[in-house]
Amino acid sequence: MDYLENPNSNLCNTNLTGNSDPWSLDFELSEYLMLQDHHHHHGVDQDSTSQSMASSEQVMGGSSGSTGATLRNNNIRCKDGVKKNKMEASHRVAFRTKSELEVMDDGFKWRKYGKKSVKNSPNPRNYYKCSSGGCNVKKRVERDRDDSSYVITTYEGTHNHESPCMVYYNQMPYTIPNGWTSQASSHSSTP
DNA sequence: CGTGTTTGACCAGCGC
DNA sequence: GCGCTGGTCAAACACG
Repeated sequence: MDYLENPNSNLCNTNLTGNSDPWSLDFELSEYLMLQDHHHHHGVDQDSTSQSMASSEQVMGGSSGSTGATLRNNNIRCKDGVKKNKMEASHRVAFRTKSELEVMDDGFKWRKYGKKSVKNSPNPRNYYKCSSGGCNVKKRVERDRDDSSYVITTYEGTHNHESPCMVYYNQMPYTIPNGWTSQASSHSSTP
C-alpha cells in the first residue's frame, strides 16, 4: 500500500491544476484511515457502508497481504452471473482527505465508470477504474456524509504496474525540481 | 478518431 | 418472493 506509506512520492506529477493542489492541504495520513468504525449507532443502521468498509481487511499490516494473511473471499461477479473468488483484489484501503476537489491525481489514470447516490448521504459516490490494461484496481470516491469538506477515497486492489509518474521518475531523475527530493526519499518500507 | 465522461438500465445481495 | 440498495455495464455523448 504505497498510498499509505508515502503518498508524497506520488506527488511527482506537477500537472495538477496549478494552485489547487488538494494533497498539500493536509498531510496527516493517520487521520484519514478510517480503520475502526467508531460510530456505534444503535437502532439505525445507516452507516452500513462505512461498517462494511471498516470491517473488511482494508489495512492489514503487510503490504503483501494478498498471499499470507486472512483473506476472506472477495467475490467479484462477472456479467454472466459467475462469481469469481479473486484473492488478488482483496486489499481495500480507505482514507479521508480534506479537500474541495474530489478528483485527486495520484499518478494513475482512472476512468470513471459509474456514479450512484448512497442512501444516507446527499452526495453521490463515484466509481473509477484504473485505465491501464489488465489492471483491475478500482477506486471509489465520495464525500463525507457529515463533513462535506472531506473526501473519502477507497482503493481496492493493487496495481500490477508502476505509476506512470514513477516510470518518469526512474527514467529522468535529473529533471526533478528541487522540492521533490526531500519528500521522495522519506520512506523505504516496501520490500 | 480515440479516449474519457455521463447516465439510465441492469444485476446481485440482503432484509423483510 | 419482493423491493430496496449498492455496484457495474454500456450506449450515447463530449472533447482533444
